[in-house]
Amino acid sequence: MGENVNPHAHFASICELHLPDHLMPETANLADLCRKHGRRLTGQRRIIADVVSAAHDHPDVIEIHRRAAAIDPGIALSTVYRTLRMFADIGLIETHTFEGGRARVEQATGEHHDHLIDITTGKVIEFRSDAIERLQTEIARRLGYRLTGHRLELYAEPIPGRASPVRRKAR
Amino acid sequence: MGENVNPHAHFASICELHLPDHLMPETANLADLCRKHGRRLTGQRRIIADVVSAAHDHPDVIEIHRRAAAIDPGIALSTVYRTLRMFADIGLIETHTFEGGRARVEQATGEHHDHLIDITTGKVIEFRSDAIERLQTEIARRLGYRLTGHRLELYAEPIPGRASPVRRKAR
DNA sequence: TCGCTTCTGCAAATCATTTGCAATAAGGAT
DNA sequence: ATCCTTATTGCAAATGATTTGCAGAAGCGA
Ligand SMILES: [Mn+2]
Ligand SMILES: [Mn+2]
Ligand SMILES: [Zn+2]
Ligand SMILES: [Zn+2]
Repeated sequence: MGENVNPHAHFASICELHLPDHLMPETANLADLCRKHGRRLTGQRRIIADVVSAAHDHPDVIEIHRRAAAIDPGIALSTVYRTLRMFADIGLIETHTFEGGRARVEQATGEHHDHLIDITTGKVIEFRSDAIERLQTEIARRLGYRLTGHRLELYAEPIPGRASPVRRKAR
Repeated sequence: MGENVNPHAHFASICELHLPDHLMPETANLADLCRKHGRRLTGQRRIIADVVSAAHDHPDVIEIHRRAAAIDPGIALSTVYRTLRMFADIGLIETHTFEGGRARVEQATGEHHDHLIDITTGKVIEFRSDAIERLQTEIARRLGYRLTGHRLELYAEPIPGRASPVRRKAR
């Protein structure tokens, strides 16, 4: 981890994390990718793309609309929905439906990870455990299946005493 | 499969399964439990309870309504919703929201387990892996949290050649 | 059986998300 | 820079799942 000024620094740095710094901020302009996929780069799409790229807190659709509207008050919620769905369709973003509520979004990084949701604050913490990933594939196999996807969400509360959960920096 | 008449036979028998037969069919009358919780045992509740107890396929609310209506055509969908929510509130059943679609229900057994969803048929297969359970607790701990709950769903397709997935019987 | 509540059926209300449509704006071609 | 075709947008209405208000119906302890 080091002098991690990386916007993805919140990505759980323990738990067998395998995201080399130079690979992490897959900041490949969402807007450009959008164009690259033959879609028109409209003003609202550019804004929504920027909002999503800048977000590192898994905002939900309403929140994204709020942030986008702060830049262009004219943007319609339906446009946000349509744009996000389009981004998801071409694989630029991922959407999650944690317990209850609206779908939450994050820019796709290519690197798979799962989430831990702090039930006291709603904060989402990312992590990756190859051990668990392997285990899931193995379980499916034993059941006679080939794993094609999965959903793993941990709901937890901070351990008191433990100064703000692990977000330890440098070393 | 085989002389396995146990309604829970579909519960993955491999994967470190820890559900001794004599403990499995937690067939403690849902209806009775309902009464025990101070609620009135109405005709429709009795029927819904029976439908849920008899189901071993994680039916969704509409399906439960369909089965209940087959017994008493007068049962309203809203009653099914209200009753299921009530059952869930007092811990008699568990509801899951697998990818897309309505909530699916199952009678609570006290024994925790996770699910593998056959993406080709929608069939739900139950399993339990203590290794994964442990790993989840450990990951949360390392992140500074105490695990209070989790959601683990495996989406997979049958491995061709492998005669109908593992549902192998006795020994 | 009586009476007090708790329930139920029905319709309307919510909530999140999608969609029809006319007006508007990309962006490749003049 | 101007056209022109066609994708995209804003708005309102539509969906789909689940909840809720309400008046009448039904539990159940006395
Ligand atoms: Mn994430
Ligand atoms: Mn189950
Ligand atoms: Zn994972
Ligand atoms: Zn589990």
